[in-house]
Amino acid sequence: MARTAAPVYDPQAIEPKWRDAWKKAGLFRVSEDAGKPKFYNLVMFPYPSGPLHMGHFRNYVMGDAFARYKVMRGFNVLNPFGWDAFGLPAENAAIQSGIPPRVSIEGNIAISKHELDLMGVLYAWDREVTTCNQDYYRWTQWLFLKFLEWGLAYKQKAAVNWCPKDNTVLANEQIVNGVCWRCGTKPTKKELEQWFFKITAYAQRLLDDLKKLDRWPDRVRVMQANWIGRSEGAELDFAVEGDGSLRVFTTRPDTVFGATFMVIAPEHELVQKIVTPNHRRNVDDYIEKTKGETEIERLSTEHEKTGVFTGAYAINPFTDERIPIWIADYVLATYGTGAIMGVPAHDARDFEFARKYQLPIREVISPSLQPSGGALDAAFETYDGFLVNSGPYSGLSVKDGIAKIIADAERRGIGKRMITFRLRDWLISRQRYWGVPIPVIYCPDHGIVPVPSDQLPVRLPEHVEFRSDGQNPLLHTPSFVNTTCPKCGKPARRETDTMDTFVDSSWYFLRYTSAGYEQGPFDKAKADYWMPVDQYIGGIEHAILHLLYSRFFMKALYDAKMVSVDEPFAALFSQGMIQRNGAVMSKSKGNGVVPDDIVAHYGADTGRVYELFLGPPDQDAEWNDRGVDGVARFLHRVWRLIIGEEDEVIAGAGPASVEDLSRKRHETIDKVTRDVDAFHFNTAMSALMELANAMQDYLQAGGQRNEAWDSVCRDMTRLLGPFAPHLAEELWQRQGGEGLVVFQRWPEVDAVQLRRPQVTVVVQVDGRLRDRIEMPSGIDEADARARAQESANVQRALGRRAVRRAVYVPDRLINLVTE
RNA sequence: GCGGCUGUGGUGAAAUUGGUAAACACGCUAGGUUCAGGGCCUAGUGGGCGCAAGCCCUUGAAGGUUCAAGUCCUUUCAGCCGCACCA
Repeated sequence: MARTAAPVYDPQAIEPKWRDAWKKAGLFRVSEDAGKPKFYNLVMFPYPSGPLHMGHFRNYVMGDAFARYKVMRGFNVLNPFGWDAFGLPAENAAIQSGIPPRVSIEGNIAISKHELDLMGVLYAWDREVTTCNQDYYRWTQWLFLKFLEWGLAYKQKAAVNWCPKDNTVLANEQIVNGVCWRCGTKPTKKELEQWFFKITAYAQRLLDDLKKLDRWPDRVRVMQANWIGRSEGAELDFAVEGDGSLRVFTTRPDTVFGATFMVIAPEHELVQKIVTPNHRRNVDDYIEKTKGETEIERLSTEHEKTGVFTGAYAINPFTDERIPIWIADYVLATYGTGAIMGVPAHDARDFEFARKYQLPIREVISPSLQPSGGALDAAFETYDGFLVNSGPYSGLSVKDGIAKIIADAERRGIGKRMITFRLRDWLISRQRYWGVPIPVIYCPDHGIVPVPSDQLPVRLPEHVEFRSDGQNPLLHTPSFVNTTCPKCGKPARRETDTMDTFVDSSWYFLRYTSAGYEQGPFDKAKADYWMPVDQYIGGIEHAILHLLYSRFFMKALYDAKMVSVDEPFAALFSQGMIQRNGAVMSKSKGNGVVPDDIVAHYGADTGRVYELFLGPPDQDAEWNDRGVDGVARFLHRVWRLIIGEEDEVIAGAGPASVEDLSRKRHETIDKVTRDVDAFHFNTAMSALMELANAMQDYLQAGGQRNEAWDSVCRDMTRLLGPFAPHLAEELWQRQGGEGLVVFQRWPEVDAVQLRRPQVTVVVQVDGRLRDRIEMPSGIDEADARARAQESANVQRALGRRAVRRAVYVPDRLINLVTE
């Protein structure tokens, strides 16, 4: 159709022009004092590892579309971007190729910026943050010193996870499926002096406040709750025969009468004290053996439980029985007290252990008030039961037994109620070069001395020698290591460890609110205006790591009154990944689609709309090259509908109704608005396609390009604004619109035009569809029923049966029930 | 083992939150187009029966609640993800 002299849609010809126009107009250049409601829109900043592909862009396109939408909705939108630029990949590249990290990082940033620009993805570039720049990491160091001052940073010798390939320690959160999150190597254990952040001090609040995050995906909240891992129970003291006592943690103090042995971790400090001379050899051999095991071997559920008797005995404080103390590697030194009471009848692990070593199994919880008697063939672990064989406590329910035994232990001074968390403190030291230097100095006289904050930043030397053995080059850079003590001026040594890059990303969203601020990490007034982030968008892989650390930072800063809200991200959206040929799109797999190709073949807008259309944004989706063609056809059709001049009328296409078209327009506005608010971009794109189809039907039925038509075209153009922004601008200009589309008001739904004069009412007989009848909207039940019963189809279905009652859903459905 | 999510056409998926299952798009079939093309237009496209009007079946499986179930409940199967000897 549209055989006209009108120009064809040529994306490559129009797109660059509009990108310049947005920059010139200062899109996303914002300040705090605008008389509009604020909206902080944020996508997770990337590690600049190289060219971006369309898999990455799903995130950025959604963020850009949402930011543009919020601008059109009248918000003062902060939409910043930056680079998480410290970290191992750049350092490893330097070791291999000799290119200094800063050089490769800056090159990658330039490429990425070019690609973002090409796709029409625009940010508040005047607020750009790069974590490896001194004006940023200076404040990361400053915050470290604050944490030190607040008692939230400390140094301690600990058995830590060591990645032999990356030559550095790892936080617990960075062991994923038992291997290094970055390189997949099995970590080993090392005893090292390391810096920690005391995230455990916030365990309860980090757990409680998950409830406040009602606009976060449930799965992320559940993952964080599991990671924090709160257990309620008690600590109980068991006297050690001869001397001292052994403290255990248990969630089931009600089972204490069934404790027939004790188990302590091989690393437990009491082991050497209690072991008897004739068992020492066995115990030492066992400890030696478990040291050689990797963490994964030891923590595997399939790992058969082993242990040895220490020769020592404890006294069960409730039964006064003498019970043997064992060591076994299924008890972890780092959880609870590193010791347990073995209750084989009511704990599957203890049951397995007792069977193997022929330790007594005594039933103390029964489903009824009587012991079930006989030998148990598995541990009875539920909380649904009663205490038996438990002296004065027999007959109590589990719940009452727990309360009473804790109360008695507290009264006797041999125990107390206790809550334990699985969460461990955050290990932040890294024995690597390309990171923020930890700003402390070791003085022979004064020990650990923080670098005074007016001497920040501690500069990371940028000309260092990379070593093939993977050792931190800072160790071999005398100009960095050798310094003087800030307290006494005597020669001293600088800390050569750098910080985990997750420290950098734990506060970058605050820096955006006042990038370039020189009196502190951020300007409190500006942070107060912008925070919290109203919409955060990023990958699910950060469900625990980055999102937990950032929450911890925000709470620490809140307690120090540096910020006024204690949660950083009010709403979170975790987008799914894009796959192609059955694998996640990536450079290394060679299945990436690069934006340059998409832009050259189809234009940026087609790539953008396709990424929004291809599936539910929170689920993984398969990239389909043919699907892109479908979206390209849609955008070309929109162009022809709005710019074309002659229209082919199809005979028999029915009457053209401008009222129907206008109603479809308002239905579309309504649908797109609700969908975008809910992040249902895929169905929003479908709705726009439906409107285009309706516009085409109208013209083919002989509809005129009159005033009403033009109005629909203008609304269609504005609705396309956030998603296909270049096309929308061009169409807007060609329709004689003033200014830029992105600064137009988002179309409003007209409730009057939305109303249909006629509705299609579904008629059912006994719940089965029998007819569809056009009725005037608002028809009452009696009339609707009368009309339904006139239908020949309905009469045939009814036969001789009488209608006993009808269920009427106004304007939608009537069900005639015969029985 | 514990926790969470997902099962709908040949494919990606939709379904106003209990009210027309399969919108929108890909693919396919047929036709048209002064149609070079992967362009554009029209019609068709879950399965079965029927010349037709129409009828029956269909949302992993089996039950249940309801006038009405993809949606709620119970059981079950499959796949994915998180945690995993956490006492």
